[in-house]
Amino acid sequence: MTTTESVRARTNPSIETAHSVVETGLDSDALVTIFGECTVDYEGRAESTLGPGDRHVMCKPDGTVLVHTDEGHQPVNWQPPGCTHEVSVDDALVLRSERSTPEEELLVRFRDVEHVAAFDVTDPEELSLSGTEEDLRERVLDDPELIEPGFTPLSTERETPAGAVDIYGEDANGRSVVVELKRRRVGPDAVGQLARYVEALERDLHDEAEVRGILVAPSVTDRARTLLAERGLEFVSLEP
Amino acid sequence: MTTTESVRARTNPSIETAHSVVETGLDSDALVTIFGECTVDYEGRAESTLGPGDRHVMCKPDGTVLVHTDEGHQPVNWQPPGCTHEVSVDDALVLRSERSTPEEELLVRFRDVEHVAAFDVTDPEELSLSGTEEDLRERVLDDPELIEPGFTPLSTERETPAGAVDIYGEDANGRSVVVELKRRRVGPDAVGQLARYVEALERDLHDEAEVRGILVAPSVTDRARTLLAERGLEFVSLEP
DNA sequence: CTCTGTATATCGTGC
DNA sequence: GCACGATGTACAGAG
Repeated sequence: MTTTESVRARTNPSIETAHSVVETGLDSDALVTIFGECTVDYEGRAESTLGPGDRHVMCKPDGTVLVHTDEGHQPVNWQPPGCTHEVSVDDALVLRSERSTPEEELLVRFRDVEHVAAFDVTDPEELSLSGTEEDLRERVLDDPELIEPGFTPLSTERETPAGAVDIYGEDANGRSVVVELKRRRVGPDAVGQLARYVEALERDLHDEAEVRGILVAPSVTDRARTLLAERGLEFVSLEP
Repeated sequence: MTTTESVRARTNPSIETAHSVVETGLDSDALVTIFGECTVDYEGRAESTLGPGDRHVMCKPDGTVLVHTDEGHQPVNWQPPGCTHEVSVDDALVLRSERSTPEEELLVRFRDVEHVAAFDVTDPEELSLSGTEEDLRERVLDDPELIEPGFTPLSTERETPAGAVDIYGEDANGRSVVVELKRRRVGPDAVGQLARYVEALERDLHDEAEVRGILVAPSVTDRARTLLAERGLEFVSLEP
């Protein structure tokens, strides 16, 4: 195995060998993984400590660090993209990752490294995702009758003092309509959002007629339905 | 290397060898990683496809799958805990992960496996985290004067028709107070949340005097400050 | 299961 | 940089 290979890996390496693989990997913008017994300390937006245990640590060339245990989607500790890594050896293999704004530091100490690897990554592809809120918006703009007969979209992302409205338009009677789209079942927060937009737009337009607010989502919770009714807002069921 | 080792790894394995390591690993509740050129297809709450490229795939014994590229904190594709994995070979190494409620499927096809590993994980430790909203609440309960002189907490998680209030109490004049805590700078959503609680509690109490609503956070955005003023709500600055 | 709210949320976009 | 909203958000707690 040479450094020109796209993968450099060692099982049960010495701390020094592990250090070499990690350092070389970080320098060459490889994706580096370390598995072994470690402790983890974090200080920044919050603070945390994690006692000794086996974890899988991934360092990405963009400065991301992820510490994974055997459970859960979420890493037990991490550092976001843009951090600077630093690896050193004392009685353990030490990985330190820092950033500023906000000031944050992650410190991983490996007593024992069971596996280390550096991967050269070539990934030219972008994820193609559908079924998002934007897809839902395009569908409504293609066929405004999905909202109600006579509905006419006038603009998307219309700016109000309360933020940008998903779809702004008019109904069959020429009344202003604010449409808020959600790709999944919504709770009270979405009602609050729609209410803010309607309120802001009524002020903005100095309109005599009230502005209608329509929440478009697959479904709503009971509490959200009550809030909609209280505020005179409407609901249209639409799957993404 | 034998199966009693805590790590089983192969660099540039054949598809068949990779299949063996992955299958054995999944069967023995190991944490399994695969690195190589693959495509990824997802169908469930949304749909996605990802063309060929080098990615790092992790399968956890709890049924989690994570597909990572060389960038970002977030996996490009994933499957949450509780999924069932299935690995097979045709012209590629195929990993399929499924779950129900909601019905979701992830399919990863490796044309070429550059590295595969199975790790036995022993992790007895729990993360100790501080600086959360709960810590902030305990600090306020220990020293209610942090809110204002004369404030007396009466209960936490008090239930209202709009949900549970962080801290419910009385001010020096015996007026009811709703406190909403946030560990970081807040925007309009938090104001809406507090407003809902205040409104619900006023109804609940049939109180003649208005209920005060106090947002406690390190800081607020301009828009949130405006909304607070419009609704007659208050703000107290407090770091977590 | 659903509902609700928190998160070291992350991420993208616009200003 | 900050602000704001979407996310296949994940996750925990309560009902």
